[in-house]
Amino acid sequence: MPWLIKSEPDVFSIHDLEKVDQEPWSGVRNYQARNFMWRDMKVGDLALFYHSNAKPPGISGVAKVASAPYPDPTQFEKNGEYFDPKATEQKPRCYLVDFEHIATFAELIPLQALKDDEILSEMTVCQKGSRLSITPVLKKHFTRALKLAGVKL
DNA sequence: GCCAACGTTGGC
DNA sequence: GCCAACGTTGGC
Repeated sequence: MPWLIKSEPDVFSIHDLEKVDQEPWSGVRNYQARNFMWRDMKVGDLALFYHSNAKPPGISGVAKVASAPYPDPTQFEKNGEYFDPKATEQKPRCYLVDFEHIATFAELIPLQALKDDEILSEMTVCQKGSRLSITPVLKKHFTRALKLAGVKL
């Protein structure tokens, strides 16, 4: 199943992903998003990489799920931002997967272009008030986005 | 910087 | 288990 993952480019952009081998997708606090990583993501799944809180926001590239889910180490870091006192090594509360870089679009597809597109405007990320940082994407939307970006995988 | 939308927390 | 208060996200 294809996905859409959001990241603030000031924090971690598609270019940052390009520079690293694999990136653990840590720090996701929303339960629904965690469950997607824990239950539903499979190694090899592709994801649209979305830049949020950017000027302009939009899809900047493609990433791939590069690991099976494993406990998010940041939940055990006592003084870390994502420390969860209720999590134990035996019973972690948060799982994550690694992502690897697949493609960087020559030009970002701005959110406005997604909204203007008959097909892509159905995507969750286009809905008003959509805050979920990981969402499933229909195959037809994924394909359409690649086409708009002029990317062939 | 504003604010609408949404998720989470905690008192009851 | 309800719901008001609060915090966060994220587009504009």
